[in-house]
Amino acid sequence: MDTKGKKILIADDEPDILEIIQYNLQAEGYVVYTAKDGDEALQRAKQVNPDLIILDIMMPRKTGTEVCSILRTQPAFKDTLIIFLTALNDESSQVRGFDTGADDYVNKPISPKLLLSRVNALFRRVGKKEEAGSNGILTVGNVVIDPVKYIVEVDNNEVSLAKKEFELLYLLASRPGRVFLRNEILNQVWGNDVIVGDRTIDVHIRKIRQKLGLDCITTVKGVGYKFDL
Amino acid sequence: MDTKGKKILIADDEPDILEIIQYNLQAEGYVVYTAKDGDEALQRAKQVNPDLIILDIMMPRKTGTEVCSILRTQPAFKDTLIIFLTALNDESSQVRGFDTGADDYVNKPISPKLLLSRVNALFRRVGKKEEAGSNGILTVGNVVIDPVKYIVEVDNNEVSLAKKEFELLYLLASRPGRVFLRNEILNQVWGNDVIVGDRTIDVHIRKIRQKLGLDCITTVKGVGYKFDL
DNA sequence: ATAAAGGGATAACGTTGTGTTAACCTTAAA
DNA sequence: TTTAAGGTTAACACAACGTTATCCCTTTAT
Repeated sequence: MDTKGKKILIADDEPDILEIIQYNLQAEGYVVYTAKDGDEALQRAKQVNPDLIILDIMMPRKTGTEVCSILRTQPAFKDTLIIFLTALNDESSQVRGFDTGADDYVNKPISPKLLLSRVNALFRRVGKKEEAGSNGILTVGNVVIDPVKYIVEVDNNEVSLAKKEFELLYLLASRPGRVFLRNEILNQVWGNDVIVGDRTIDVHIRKIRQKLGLDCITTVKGVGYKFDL
Repeated sequence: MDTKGKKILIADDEPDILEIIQYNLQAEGYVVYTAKDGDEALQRAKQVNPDLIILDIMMPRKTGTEVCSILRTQPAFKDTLIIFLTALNDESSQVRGFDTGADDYVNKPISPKLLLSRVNALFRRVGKKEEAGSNGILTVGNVVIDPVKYIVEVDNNEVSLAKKEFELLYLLASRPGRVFLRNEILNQVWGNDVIVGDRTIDVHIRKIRQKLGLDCITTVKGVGYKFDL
């Protein structure tokens, strides 16, 4: 299955639990966000619009049940998967959890492996929608370049590039490690017939380096540039 | 929710359990079929093509796990909901259950009420998926677009759009995040042959932004527009 | 038929940000 | 050290987009 890139928000007031779950979900390829209380969970949910939210129930500043109720009233989160993960294992709590609109209810303690199974099962059931097939998305390390959405992400932070900058970056990133000659770049990005000055490429390269905030483009003096981490 | 008429097949070798579960599911409006061993479960599944199958694992003449595996290899049952209901509550059994393709794994003993909650939760999750497919209603964040009623809702407030505005918005929202080139927009909304001025799209975009009162349409200079929250 | 209302396109002008260049500075190789 | 190649910066021109008012046309009610 293509679990890559699905966003999961975990809310729990115990840092240890947050860390353990986060580690295991990330190892599986999920992108994980955390919150340490109810209010923060709501806030982060609106920020990142996760595909799945794992909620503790006994949390400060709004219980998981309250968070779930609030989210379910909002159209944006009507279809968001929600799992309760809690020490409350009595029947009435569980039934109430499902009545609130949860998709699963898991008792603590639970092994990370088992939680993963349940998470995967949920995504398997729901997740036929956005299969990444032959779209032109490039993923190099922590950099994601999506030419369809015209978006560049670095460590899950969206970076806004101008047209030429984007095209230039996309060209370089399409073959990481390979050196592109200045002439190649001119032909591919500007076109065979367009004539621009010597410094034009440099300036664009600089802006990309600056905006991405990484040294991902290496200069090969006298030859050209290459994308490399 | 429309639980009525959904078909559930229960397979268990203990007649008492069959009876109790059957009673409770029927009380909720489900149509229930039963099987007392693995082979019978397979046979009845093919007969009635149930929406959900509840499988015991320790059964004569094929275990629940075997039944699940066999069903999942057949296209007809690829999307059939399957719940394991078993006394085997060790971790490895549960993980194996999910690996086999189950949608939930429930330990015996369980109260009928709680089982019902889980069954309902599963149908609720799957039901939405089928709903969304048939009619052309788009739901992106807190924006709901209904092409049948010709209505746009933002935070549950109805917004009235003109025809062209609506078609333009619907096109963009049909693939949130994706950038549509100006030419694509012209072809889709205006038609291949119609020729309109340069500023026409902009003006409609502006009206949409103004009426919706949100910044949900992003301009990608030199490229096009995209719907994004 | 006629008036009223609103949709849709366009022109004219305002605004923004991109792309490019020039001028100067830094670095690395011979 | 020398020097060629690239880095950096700011400034500018212009293309692309935003905004507004206006006109024409279709629709709807009287």
